[in-house]
Amino acid sequence: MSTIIAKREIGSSNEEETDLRRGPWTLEEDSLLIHYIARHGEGRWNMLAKSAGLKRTGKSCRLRWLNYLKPDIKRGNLTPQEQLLILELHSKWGNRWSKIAQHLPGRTDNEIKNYWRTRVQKQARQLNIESGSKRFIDAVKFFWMPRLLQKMEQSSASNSPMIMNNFNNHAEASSMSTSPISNFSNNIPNSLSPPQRELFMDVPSNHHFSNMSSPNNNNVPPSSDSLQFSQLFEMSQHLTSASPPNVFENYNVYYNNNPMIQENWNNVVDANGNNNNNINNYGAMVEGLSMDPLSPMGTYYDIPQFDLQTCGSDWILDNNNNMGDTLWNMDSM
DNA sequence: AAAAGACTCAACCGCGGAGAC
DNA sequence: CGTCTCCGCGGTTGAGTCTTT
Repeated sequence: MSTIIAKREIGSSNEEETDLRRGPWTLEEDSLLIHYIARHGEGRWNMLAKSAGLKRTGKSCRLRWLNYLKPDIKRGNLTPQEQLLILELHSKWGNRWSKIAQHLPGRTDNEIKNYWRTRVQKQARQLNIESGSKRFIDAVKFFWMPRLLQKMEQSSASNSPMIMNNFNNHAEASSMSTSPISNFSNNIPNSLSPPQRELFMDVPSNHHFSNMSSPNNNNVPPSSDSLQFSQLFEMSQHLTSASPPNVFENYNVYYNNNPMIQENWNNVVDANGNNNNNINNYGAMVEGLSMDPLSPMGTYYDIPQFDLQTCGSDWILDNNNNMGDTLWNMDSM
């Protein structure tokens, strides 16, 4: 139920007291707004509000239209693809919600903002990670994003085994997949270690597909929800004949001296030196790859070491968490 | 079944930029 | 150049809904 309040029109030259409605919109108000915009178009919101006979501010009308009434608004939960895109774009642009929303057709900045606050930041709070901190960004990049890719894999090939649930099964699993994403996974050279494979999946925003006949072969990001993934697929096709060292033509990956980190990812050891195929120790220096859009290329990006143990399909145990072992619920993303 | 807590998301607020005057 | 007005953005709120106890 909307409340009617007496409100001064702040900043207006016409500063008479005006009855303005606030709160939820009624069907009648929605109808008025829709029909007025159908006849006269959107814009000039203050005038529109008066002309349409709405006792609302222009701002309120604009918000209602853009976030709810506009015909091309998408309804329903964000798909894993959309979530992944949000994570990726947020890593580049931060809280530029409207800019991010431009790349998710049918999704509003408000919806994306709400998703970020209710899902992503909630996870960060539960993990006692400061949102926006380096650790937080690392978590997004190295756990949530791969997990979303896994979900996409599952949804696109429901009968295909999880590709990224267990890195040791990576090659076997991907060989059974048939989707474009799966093909993409197939084409990542098997010689790459699991973290390298994940890094390979991360194409920087300024990556130029100069050798490909991609329609997106320019600096302007495509504005469809297939953004990046079609490019990634094309990139994978392009690289099928590339020898492994060329795969990271834009990145140089250096593994640190941690004796726990071994080249053979099928035989990694845990923090106690025991063989445990369920534990992955990550640690690398990646040249030219940064989550910070302001940091210059060529700087070193220090990927922290994580000591992780998979605990079922949607949970990961972080043994390195300072606050004690923490379960990361990947499914709540 | 009811109360409490958690969660979602539509809507509001304040601010800053742009343009008109 | 200063002021006014509108617009759009990001941050925040709170009512309604869902889940847990």
